[in-house]
Amino acid sequence: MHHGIAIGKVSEAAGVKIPTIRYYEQIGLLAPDRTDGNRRTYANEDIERLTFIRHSRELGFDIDEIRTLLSLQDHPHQSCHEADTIAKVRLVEVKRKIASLIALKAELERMVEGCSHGRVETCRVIEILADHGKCVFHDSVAAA
Amino acid sequence: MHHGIAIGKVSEAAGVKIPTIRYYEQIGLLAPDRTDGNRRTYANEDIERLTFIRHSRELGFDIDEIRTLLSLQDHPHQSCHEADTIAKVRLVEVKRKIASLIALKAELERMVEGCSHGRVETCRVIEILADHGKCVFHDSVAAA
DNA sequence: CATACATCCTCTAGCCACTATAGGAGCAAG
DNA sequence: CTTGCTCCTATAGTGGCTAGAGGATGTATG
Repeated sequence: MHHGIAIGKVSEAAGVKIPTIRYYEQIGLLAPDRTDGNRRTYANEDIERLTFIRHSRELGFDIDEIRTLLSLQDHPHQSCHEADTIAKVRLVEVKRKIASLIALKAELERMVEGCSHGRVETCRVIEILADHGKCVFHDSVAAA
Repeated sequence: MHHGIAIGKVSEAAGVKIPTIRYYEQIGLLAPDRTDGNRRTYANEDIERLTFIRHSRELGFDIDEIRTLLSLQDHPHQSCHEADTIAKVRLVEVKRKIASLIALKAELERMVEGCSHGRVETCRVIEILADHGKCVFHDSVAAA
């Protein structure tokens, strides 16, 4: 009876698309059983695992980081120092990215506001893209 | 004499790597001449063009958008309406991305601050990743 | 029991914007 | 003439999936 859960249900429950689940299996994040008819069957823990993965991806962790985080989760008696470090590194990246995007936003606003909606030859958008010196964004980000 | 500029010099001048320049040529953004010995030769306009491309990429425009922007630049008597629109769309994207990253930053800070630096079993980082309900980020971004 | 239809399987190729590697040719200086 | 640098082409790889072909399996109904 207890065949486990089919991939479609798991997909729905965890919010991860079917081909993505198969991809995660392929790269070794998951190892479901099979039925006699060669169909994948999952347990509830697999849904939790996939939710963990999805959540981590949403937070911007890459697959290698997730691999580490999963193996930490699998061995809960270890020190959580490594998980902490991974999160901290990610936090620094995110802060940098925010700073960069804010500069970028300013530049785009300058472009759009400066545009007089005339011809390309006098367009501030094109002008700023062409002339490096007129760009604020480049310097502020190159420095970061 | 006037052989034009070699790819290495162009690369340095425009701040675009050599294989990337060749890639841009392959996808039709650039069309250099060749010497007798089959080497690419560039003019100063090509350096400007590559700088334009690099700058646009730094601002997050994709290749298709850049293709459009370049063709606008090549025909300066057209209306700049399209360039304006492309920049505006990009600006909206950037604003959304900033909002999302700020939520993400808050979540990572909550994870890192909550971590008591003990065992994985009591680690707030792992806990939040595993338990969707404890996450602030997901809702705030799903709503956006 | 047959049939229709949904769901699943594997395998391969494609996406974006590059980047890396192999294996060779051109060219300028000593 | 040889050393060593720059350049050439062509192919494959990167990350994280996504799409499609072509076929097998499972289930609900007639």
